[in-house]
Amino acid sequence: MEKFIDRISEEMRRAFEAAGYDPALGRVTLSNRPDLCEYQCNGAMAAAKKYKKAPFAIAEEVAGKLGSSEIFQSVEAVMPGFLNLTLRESFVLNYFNAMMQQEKYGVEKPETPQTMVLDYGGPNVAKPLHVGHLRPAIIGESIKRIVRYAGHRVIGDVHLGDWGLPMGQIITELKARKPQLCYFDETYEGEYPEEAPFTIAELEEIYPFASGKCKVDEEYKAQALEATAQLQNGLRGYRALWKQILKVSVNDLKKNYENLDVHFDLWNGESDVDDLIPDMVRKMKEEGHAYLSDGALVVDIRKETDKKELPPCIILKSDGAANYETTDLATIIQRERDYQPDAIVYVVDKRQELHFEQVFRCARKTGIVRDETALQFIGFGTMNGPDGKPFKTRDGGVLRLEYLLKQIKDQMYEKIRENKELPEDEAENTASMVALAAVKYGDLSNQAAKDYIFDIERFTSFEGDTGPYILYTMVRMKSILNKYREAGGNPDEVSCIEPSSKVEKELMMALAGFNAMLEEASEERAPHKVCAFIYQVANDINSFYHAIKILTEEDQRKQAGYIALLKNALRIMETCIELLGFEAPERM
RNA sequence: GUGUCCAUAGCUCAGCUGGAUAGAGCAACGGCCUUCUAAGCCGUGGGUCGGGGGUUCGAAUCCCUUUGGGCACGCCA
Repeated sequence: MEKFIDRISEEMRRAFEAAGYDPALGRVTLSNRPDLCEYQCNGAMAAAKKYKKAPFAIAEEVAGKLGSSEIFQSVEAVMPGFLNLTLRESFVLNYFNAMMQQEKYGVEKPETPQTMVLDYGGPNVAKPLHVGHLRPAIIGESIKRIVRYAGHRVIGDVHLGDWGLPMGQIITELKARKPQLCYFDETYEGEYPEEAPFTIAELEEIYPFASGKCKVDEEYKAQALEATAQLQNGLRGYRALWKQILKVSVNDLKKNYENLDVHFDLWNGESDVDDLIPDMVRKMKEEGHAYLSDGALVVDIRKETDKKELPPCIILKSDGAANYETTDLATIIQRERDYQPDAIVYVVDKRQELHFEQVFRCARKTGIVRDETALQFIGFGTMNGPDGKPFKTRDGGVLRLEYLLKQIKDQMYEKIRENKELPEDEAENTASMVALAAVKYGDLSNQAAKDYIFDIERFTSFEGDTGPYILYTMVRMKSILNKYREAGGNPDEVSCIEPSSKVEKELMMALAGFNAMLEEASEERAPHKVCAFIYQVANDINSFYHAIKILTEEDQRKQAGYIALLKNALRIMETCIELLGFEAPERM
């Protein structure tokens, strides 16, 4: 359905045309002087030069063509040449009703739906999720939901770090600790046990231990490298053991992502593309792209237009092993093969931008990606603590994600208990929901690319522009709707009426911007636009809430209209928070 | 050093792709709970948009320059 602002602009364009000017000048925008008008058009000032006429005169002429408009209640030409616009209530109501009848509230199916592979998450096997994994999970998940809502196919891939030296290190350490395991018996020919020989807790202890030991013990490191090579060469016992590491680890990761309400379609990892590498490398050599430089096999990716000399993309290290670039390139091959996507989008720490620039260029140059496949890097900033430095625990370590979330949830729980008498399990559940909203909204309301300050105090105080504020607004709406039902009313059977107050009209106009907002958020991959929208709506609802007492309204028709507006606003809000990746409780 | 991103109220951030008096939230101050949840609402104070040039009728926004910061810069991911 046509966007609200476009329909208004359309009317204005006709007026410009009727007055003899370029219709393109009729673009209407939201007023930046809400005290003067609701919408504005600045086209007359842009026209002044072109038509060598005073802007005010042009504005007056155009205004004159709109005297009997069904859209504008008033069109006022104002010095130096603004057109100040106020809409007819009937127009606002009609648009709003039409929009609410549509399945996606006015969001249209795209003419050509695209397929997008979204690479986010990027956790490592055998390591717990820590605060550093929070941003990609939250941002990626929200982008996935937004772009999907806009009508595209999105395939979310967690892209595990499950290959390479860390795996060798774990195997080496396991061998040292439990040499009797059948995985280390080279003469063993039977089936390997189904049960893993370690728990996730052990695994999480073993990996940092082994990794630390490698740094100080040369011989140990040699063993780990050897084990890595044997694993990659397919040694049966090691492969079986690695699968156990993967299984235990992925189960735990799934549980943790589940708690964040983050869901991946694919649990692929670096290991999945291992067998694509030899062919890829051979081809790159044959086609003359790859050559040896300082012992490493590289592809030159410089361009004439570069301001800076870019280092080549290293395909194989001088010891012949694959690295990060190699697996990322092979992963592109895999994705092209399996999905022929229109875009592959990476939600990754922005410090990796150069790496991805190299990979993208290399992929283009060597032809492993089709020309029509877009490769996009969405870099997010660092999550800093209140001191502006990277977020750390008091003793300087990395904070596990579970602990962070637990801490916030506990504070939410206290707050809920202060406010409200709720059964124990409901209080627990609500605390989780509000905590998640606090964290996600806190992150998403900032632009992803910027660093941001993660201040637990601020997030848990939840006043103002926060997730809990949004939820609180929704809870109050639900409460009214419930009371209306208890009194025998049915919110599903009432419909909106022409707004008779400023608060109603503003709320409706804000909601009418939903489809335009969503399209923009999807195209720009910008969840913070959804946050800005929903915050505006929440503000309008709260103003409405205070200005109008709905349940005590005696005029039945009016009351029904209020209820309908509230119900519809709630539907939009629920859609929005779903796009952000959280939910609202019934009470809080 | 080179490249790149950033700089907006005391603090944390917006700013719809060039428009009127630059907006929110915290913090400060003043009002509003016998009426739908005060995690709320209404109001006050607080800014030469880092500095300097330029383009334009018009710049926080575009260009140049300068200062201060973050980050990245060949075999770690």
